[in-house]
Amino acid sequence: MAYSKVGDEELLSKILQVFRTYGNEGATLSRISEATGLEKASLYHRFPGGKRDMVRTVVESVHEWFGENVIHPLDAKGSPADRLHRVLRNLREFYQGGRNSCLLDTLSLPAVEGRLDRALRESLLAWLEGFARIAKASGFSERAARERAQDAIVSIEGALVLVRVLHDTKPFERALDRLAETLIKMEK
Amino acid sequence: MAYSKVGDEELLSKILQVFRTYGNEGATLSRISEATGLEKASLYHRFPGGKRDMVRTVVESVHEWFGENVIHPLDAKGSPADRLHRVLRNLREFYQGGRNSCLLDTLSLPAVEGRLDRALRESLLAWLEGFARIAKASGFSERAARERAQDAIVSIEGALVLVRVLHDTKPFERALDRLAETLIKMEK
DNA sequence: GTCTATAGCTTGATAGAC
DNA sequence: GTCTATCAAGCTATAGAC
Repeated sequence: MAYSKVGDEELLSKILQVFRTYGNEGATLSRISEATGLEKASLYHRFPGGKRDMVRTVVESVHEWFGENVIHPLDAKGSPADRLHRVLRNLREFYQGGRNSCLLDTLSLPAVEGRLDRALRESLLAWLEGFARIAKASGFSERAARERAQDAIVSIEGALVLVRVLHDTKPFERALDRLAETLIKMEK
Repeated sequence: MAYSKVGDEELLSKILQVFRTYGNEGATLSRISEATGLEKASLYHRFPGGKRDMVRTVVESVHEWFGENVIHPLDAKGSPADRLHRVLRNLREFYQGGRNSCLLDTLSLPAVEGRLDRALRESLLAWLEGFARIAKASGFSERAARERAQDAIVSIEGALVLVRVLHDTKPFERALDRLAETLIKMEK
């Protein structure tokens, strides 16, 4: 194989793409090697802990991305509706209009060895809390806001499954289009 | 290993359980052998086509189960609300209150070799059409009925993902509790 | 910091005894 | 119709050259 170099950020992004596409078991080192252009031994130099190290780093990096591009903007300045719309743009990009699966889905099957469980759960809880805060800020009660946050994420995760099975991104577009209705209290 | 026999139905049900729990890549012959009590060679006697044969049979059998316990009851006698409630009971049992994942989710990652794709898509389309028919029967327009059918299945699939990550079946219970609202047009 | 080469294990699959 | 024993291929992981 030709000698190749790749920056940390680009490397991680390509590995993420393999995990979100194939899931944990399907993300073999061969596929990761092919996607990144690095031989297996080079991957072990970058991630001394091997595959567990890679998946752990990927989950952490997505958690950080969500913090910066979803959770934090939800609490920024502007009307709740404006803040949510900025976040919807980021989510659409992150999931590539529905063509990318969610790690919460593809990495949550129990075959996974390391205690990835806890990290996924914490990421999801942070997302639920972020959505609940903006729903509450728009006028919903504490309880209603929590329910609507759950409904919102359920609709995203479910839509991603339908997109994968149907090979049609419309369910994801529809889910995002309806999120404002779910999370922002409207005037009557 | 001790000599063991197992009926066709029980065998298939145990194999289904492995696939829905671990997904296609995670459902190894070792796990299937352990779950069924049959050695690998015996599994090949029952399923000459090997793992592909097993997963194909599992998907077909679930498709049939859905026909009998979901699609058909939706078109039976009684008010739309009554018909839907019978189906909700069956879905709750099938997904074990949310503890079981859905094959549409766990088998739809692209790592799968055989053309399982088409079968999953057809199953999902039949489900969508069934839900759309009962929504229409309860008074929704053709277009609204199709949208609501999609929302209903999205909420089930999404809730199953949340249950798996949170280790808490409440999202699934909530999703089922809200299905009647989604699919049955209420008096105002 | 990348590569080639390979070790050791698990996978899906098969041969043949009972 | 089940079992034990085994195979080749693919897996994660490592040694060592450059």
